[in-house]
Amino acid sequence: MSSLTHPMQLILTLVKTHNQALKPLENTLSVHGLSFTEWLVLHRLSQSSDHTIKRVSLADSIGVTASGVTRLLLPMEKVGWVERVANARDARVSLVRLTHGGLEAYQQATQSIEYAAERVTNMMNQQQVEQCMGLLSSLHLSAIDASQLS
Amino acid sequence: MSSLTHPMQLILTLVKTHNQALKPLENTLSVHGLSFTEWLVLHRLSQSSDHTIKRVSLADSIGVTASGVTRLLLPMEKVGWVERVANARDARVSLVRLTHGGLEAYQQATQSIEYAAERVTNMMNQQQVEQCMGLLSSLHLSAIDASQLS
DNA sequence: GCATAATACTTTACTACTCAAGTATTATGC
DNA sequence: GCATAATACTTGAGTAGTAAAGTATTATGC
Repeated sequence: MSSLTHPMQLILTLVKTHNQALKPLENTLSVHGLSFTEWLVLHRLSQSSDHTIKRVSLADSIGVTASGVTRLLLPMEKVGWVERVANARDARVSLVRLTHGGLEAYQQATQSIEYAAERVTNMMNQQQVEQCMGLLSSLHLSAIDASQLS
Repeated sequence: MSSLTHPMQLILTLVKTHNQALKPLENTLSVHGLSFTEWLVLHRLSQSSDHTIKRVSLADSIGVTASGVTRLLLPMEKVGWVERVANARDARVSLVRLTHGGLEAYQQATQSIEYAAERVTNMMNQQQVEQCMGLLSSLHLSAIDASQLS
């Protein structure tokens, strides 16, 4: 019926699962006035030393472009979750720092999203969750590898 | 360091893998003048009886809204890959049919995307691919379940 | 030290959607 | 059979990004 190769079937499953799994998490975050990408920003900042990071590094680690970060941070600065910090050594770079308010928003949103993530994985036991993570990681590495060839 | 729950770590891995894995496939398809979503349309049509399907069913099966389908099909009709077919019994519905040209485009693009998918999974053996698919499917089912609660 | 290149952004124009409202048609209850 | 609701779309307005070009600053080769 399908007649697609197994790797291609895996991709289709990956895409469908991604879309389905993300929806409830985004709904949960929207209560906190946060998009998933914004939560990623707060998460990344929360684990940086000094809660501060270069904008390009942030872009890289959350998987958006530099211009994406510019647009993403604008409203977050206005709300006061993050602030702009200049770099004395290099006037080109401007750092982003998580504010106290931003950390609090992150901690509250994280409680909600983790609970939602638990509901979304309710049919899996912990071993399956870890196994799935491992398999996805090796797929992830292959993908990086493959994209460098083309 | 991360201090996130395992389910949440799985979600992060899922998102990252999804984005990384899709890029090479989209690059491959772009050679054929096709986006990934458009390939999904052709794929879905190719496995429908008579190569024909209702627009809402199509929307559902590829994971976009009805209005998304309208916008998606417009250029595909112009290029001649699909055509609009009226339904005699119900004037509300308009069906989409894969044309001969559309089928040819699909078959060629599928050869490329399947090859790309193989490269993207080159670090996994067939057993791992199938296992990963199975785990993602159970995650998928949980997600549907969870979204119905909220 | 000075031209050229590279880096770190920002801005402009675009794409690919979404949601909500609008239109047309068919189904349902009484 | 006629009002009300439901269904199947389409359209208008908005969102979340991208890619390419622009600006400012720093690094590199000679």
